[in-house]
Amino acid sequence: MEERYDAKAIELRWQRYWSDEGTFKVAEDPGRPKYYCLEMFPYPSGRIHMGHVRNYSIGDVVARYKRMRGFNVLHPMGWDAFGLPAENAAIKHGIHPRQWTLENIDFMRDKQLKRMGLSYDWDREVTTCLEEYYRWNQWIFLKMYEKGLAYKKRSYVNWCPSCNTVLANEQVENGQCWRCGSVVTHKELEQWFFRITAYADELLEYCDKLPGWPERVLTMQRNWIGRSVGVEVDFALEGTGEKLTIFTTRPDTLYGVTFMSIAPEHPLVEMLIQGRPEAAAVRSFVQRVMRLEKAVRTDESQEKEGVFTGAYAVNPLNNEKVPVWVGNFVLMDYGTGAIMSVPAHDQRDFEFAKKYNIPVRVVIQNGKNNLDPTAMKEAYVAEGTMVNSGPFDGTSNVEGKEKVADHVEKRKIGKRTVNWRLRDWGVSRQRYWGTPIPIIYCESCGAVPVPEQDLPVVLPADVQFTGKGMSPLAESASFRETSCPKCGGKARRETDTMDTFVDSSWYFLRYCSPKETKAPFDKNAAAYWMDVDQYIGGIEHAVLHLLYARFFTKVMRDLGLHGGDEPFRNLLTQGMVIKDGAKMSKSKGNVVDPDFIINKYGADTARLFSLFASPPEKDLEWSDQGVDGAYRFLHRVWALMHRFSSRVQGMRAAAAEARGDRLFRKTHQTVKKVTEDIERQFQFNTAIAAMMELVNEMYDYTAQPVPDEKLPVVRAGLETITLLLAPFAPHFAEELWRALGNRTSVAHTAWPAFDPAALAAAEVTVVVQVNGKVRNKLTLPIGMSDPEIEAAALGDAKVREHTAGKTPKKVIVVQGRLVNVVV
RNA sequence: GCCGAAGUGGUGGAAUUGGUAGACACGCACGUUUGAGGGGCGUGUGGGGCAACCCAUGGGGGUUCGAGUCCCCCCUUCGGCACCA
Repeated sequence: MEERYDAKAIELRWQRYWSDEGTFKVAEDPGRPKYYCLEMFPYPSGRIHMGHVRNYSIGDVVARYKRMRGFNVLHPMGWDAFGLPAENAAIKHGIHPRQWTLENIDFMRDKQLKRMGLSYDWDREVTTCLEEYYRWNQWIFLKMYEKGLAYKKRSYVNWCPSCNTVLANEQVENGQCWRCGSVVTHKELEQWFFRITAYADELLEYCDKLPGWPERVLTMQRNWIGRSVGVEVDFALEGTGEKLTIFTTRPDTLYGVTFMSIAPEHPLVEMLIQGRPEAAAVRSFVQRVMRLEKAVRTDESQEKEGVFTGAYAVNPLNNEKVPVWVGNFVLMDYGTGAIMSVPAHDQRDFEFAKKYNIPVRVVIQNGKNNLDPTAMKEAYVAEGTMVNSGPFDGTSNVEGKEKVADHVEKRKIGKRTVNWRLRDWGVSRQRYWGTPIPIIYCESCGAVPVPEQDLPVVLPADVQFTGKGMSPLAESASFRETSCPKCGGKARRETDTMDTFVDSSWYFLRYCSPKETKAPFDKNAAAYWMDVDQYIGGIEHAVLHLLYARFFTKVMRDLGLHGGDEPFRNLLTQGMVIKDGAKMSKSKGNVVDPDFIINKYGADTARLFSLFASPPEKDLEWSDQGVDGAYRFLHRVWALMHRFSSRVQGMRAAAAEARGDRLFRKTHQTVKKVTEDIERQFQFNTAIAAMMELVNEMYDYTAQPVPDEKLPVVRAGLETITLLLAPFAPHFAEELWRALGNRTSVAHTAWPAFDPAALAAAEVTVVVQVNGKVRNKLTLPIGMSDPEIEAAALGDAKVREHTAGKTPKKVIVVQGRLVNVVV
């Protein structure tokens, strides 16, 4: 063994060994328990960043640990390779997106990820921009089209003016594009959608069946899906044959309706105002509201405004005439685009009514029965008793909700219904670098799916990237012009591509059988490997990718492709890497380049630090000095091994006969602690701390010359620290394992077990308290009875001093911990 | 506003069921090795006090022999959702 720890040489050597030996290749093996460990695959931007280092270090510890515990571990890696940056690079540098992407992948794989020593089965690499992958996006699209789960509709969609494309609702954050931060506008376009709303119920229900997910992610998903239970009620529109259907969650306040509000886009607006004196004012109001950017319009601080249409609706419960207003706050795409307004019991309606002098009518009275519409300063939204509500007077409003709903259904003037906040997933993108949507438009047959045998619809290579006008696909005549698969007539291809989130919605299934050519994945392979036992990635995907992947898993189940309901059994959302109080970013200039750290210290140090500095789910504050600390620790272990390796080579490690030896005890305590910390929510930071304690103890133990008879204990300590370090600093551990005289890889060596009998010391420190304050510490032999311990405490000089002769009222003895004397 | 998470030394962070607050590491100080620097090794390190002791886990109450941990109120920070009828 070398005297000096040369990380670079060691790491390259072991990386080659693992690759040559196929150490991490896996295949289905029904005889062994499987474990599927997955980290979110990266976008091949060109370089990995510290967030990747952290993410993949965490995942690799899990994978290596489970492997040592005897699991058949699937640990794959791939590339989320479609997306805008490639296309932007093409515009800027004139390099084709495909070339740019594939070169980035080669660099990131060979020069970066492989240098981290991650235990991937690289034979399963999946790259989403290759035909062999995206053809299955198209295939799935067609299956979904057949089932009505993919459909095209004209609607208002989110438009990012800088990315020049449509965005899904999930991709708009605070009115801004999730990728570039531009303010999102809205546009009316005909676009393809996936009917995720068909799964709203199940997606919500299963939030309660994912105990391995962080609560905050589930909460975000529940919020996003947004289930709301209520009643739809039809109001007749006076003087027309038409009716206005509204949705409400408060049927108990139906008798308090004093006006109606409808969305500016509501299809009935024009009919309502036709020929009325109000028509011009309403039209100008509608136009003004609709011109606003979506972000501005939906900003809550936006003043609530409205205009009276001149028309009246009739409340079906009390036959009262109420005015119909157009309100700028009513959303066309939620509920029915029309609402009943009850100023007395809804704050927004209250403010609106005050502004426009609309009457307020109390229909829910508080306990004191003193609500007075003329004196009210705000709406009363709490529970109470129904009043002014005809036959329902005197009913509690909670009960009233159900009774009025029953009444409405019985009279057939409405029905109970559920509304969702979740909208269908808009998947059309007006960009080149994505999966072409496999649809052909024929002048006589309309939209025709590309026949399965014609897949894939391949992205043409001969296109221009100008950054101007339409997407390169739309401008490519050779791509666009085709013939109808049905009638053979002249036809054109759909030139939109799919949202890249489609690619990442099922890649975890592809890893199960990445070379499969007849289907997206092999059913049996998926049956063996799925679900993903542990998924690890950033919190930023809490609703985006993680919701889409759940949806796709259910769709694919219903297509009969596999049997699972949910893709990810356990989810770990790791925190961000922070430096100087902010997320690392180029614009802030606080980026630390992983290559620099790996070159200077080695991958094992980079891994160790990123695991030690904080628990995985919390943010990690980068510290250059902290990295030094991790490096120093590895040096200390190395030096210790170097000092003893020749003396302990080939020797058997100490076993039961060494019980009672303090280093042997610490060794076994450390095995216990590290194992428990990994098993208990991956607390790698405390696991590493425990290993450091063991090493400190070994230094202390070997400070004096070690006699030969103690060498087996030292050997046990060295062997243990090597095995415990193996998942964390794998190259380093392999090297130590060799130095101990082994010839096999440590990667498949069994994780150490601890000897329970070796854990206990002969003596314990017992804290002695008087009235709850620590006054002394006693070292007592283990196994004393309570009265014996009590006697020892009462006899203690310090205790006597503090009890000052008084008789103890009570003495509490906690075995192995403390004695509290109460006076 | 609603929902969620979190507030512990100079710093990152530890503290199974309520039972020695501050493990481990960084930083700092001193010592040692060295011609020096760097590095290594060792010792110390929450605050106050010569000490006995006292004070300390965002703040204030409470329960308990005993509270970072449990209960109530409040403050702050971060994240998500937010005109959803």
